[in-house]
Amino acid sequence: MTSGHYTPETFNARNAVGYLLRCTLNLLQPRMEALFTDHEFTFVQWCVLMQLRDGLANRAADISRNLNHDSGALTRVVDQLEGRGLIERTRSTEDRRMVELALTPDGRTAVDASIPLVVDHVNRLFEDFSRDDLDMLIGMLKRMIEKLQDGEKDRQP
Amino acid sequence: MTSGHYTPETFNARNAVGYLLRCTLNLLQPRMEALFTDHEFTFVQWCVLMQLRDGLANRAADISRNLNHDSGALTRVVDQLEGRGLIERTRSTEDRRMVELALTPDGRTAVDASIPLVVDHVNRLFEDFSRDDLDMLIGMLKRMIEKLQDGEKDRQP
DNA sequence: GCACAACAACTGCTTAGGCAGTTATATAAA
DNA sequence: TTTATATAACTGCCTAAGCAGTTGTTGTGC
Repeated sequence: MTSGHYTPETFNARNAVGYLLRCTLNLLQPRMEALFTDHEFTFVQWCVLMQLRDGLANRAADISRNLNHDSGALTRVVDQLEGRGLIERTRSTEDRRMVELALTPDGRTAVDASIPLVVDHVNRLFEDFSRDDLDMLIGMLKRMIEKLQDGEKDRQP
Repeated sequence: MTSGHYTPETFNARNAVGYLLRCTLNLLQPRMEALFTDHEFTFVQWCVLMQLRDGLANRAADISRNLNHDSGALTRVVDQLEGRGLIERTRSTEDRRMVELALTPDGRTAVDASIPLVVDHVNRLFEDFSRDDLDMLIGMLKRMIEKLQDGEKDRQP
């Protein structure tokens, strides 16, 4: 038993990070999606488009790992985006298991158009935060993700 | 257009808070649920039990507001927990619209038993964080929740 | 060269979540 | 008192997510 910040006596729903993360995302997600009404993106669809836009991934397997999203579910998200002409699949010639994903011009236009709306919304959300606070929040989320992903490896050796 | 921390030029998937929150929760949630294997709680079920345990709410409407979880879905979560004998419903005599929820002794035992496991897991997750970092993270999540809930009111006047 | 595990993408099935209602009760206004 | 409005809990319906596979492809050890 590691000694640490929480103890069984002091731990409660008010200061539980997982609980607070859930509350935050449950509030934030529908408000994000409300920004995309013109394009009718779900939050997950938007995340996929953003990954392709910013070069974080170009294959479904990488996207599902980055988002920690079920790979079966992601196939269907890609189906939808492809069906709407926003991304395109290309079977890789080097490794025929892989399908390379890319934004179409329409997809690029759509996701680019979402950026100012998102930026404005997030800026209003963080208007009471200092620049340092926001950087620290982003940094801590990244550290948590890294730590959790490291732990994930131990579970499937 | 408010000026703020993000600009359309610098905004990308690597520093998008919503995206990072989603990743974190998608990693954290299944690992939490793995801790509850003995009791077979989902994360949402556990959140409901915690709210009752710590006195944050004793009615379905309050719980769904606190968690920002759909009230219809919550009815079914309560059904499950009641069916397993972990909580009980009592129709309020003061206001007969309301159903008061309470942990049964079994429910209390089950949720209490989860606490040391959760505390240990969260402490390991935050072992590289200083006490100040963790407090700041919790504080910032609470500020985000408050801000988002305030904005929610404006949308349904 | 051949069996084998590892992997990417995908499919079918089951469950949970989100949305639009319905019913019953309470409060406020006319 | 009657009407209108708000709220709590709940229900039915539909879509998305999570899980356990299947198929096809690559690389490794024998």
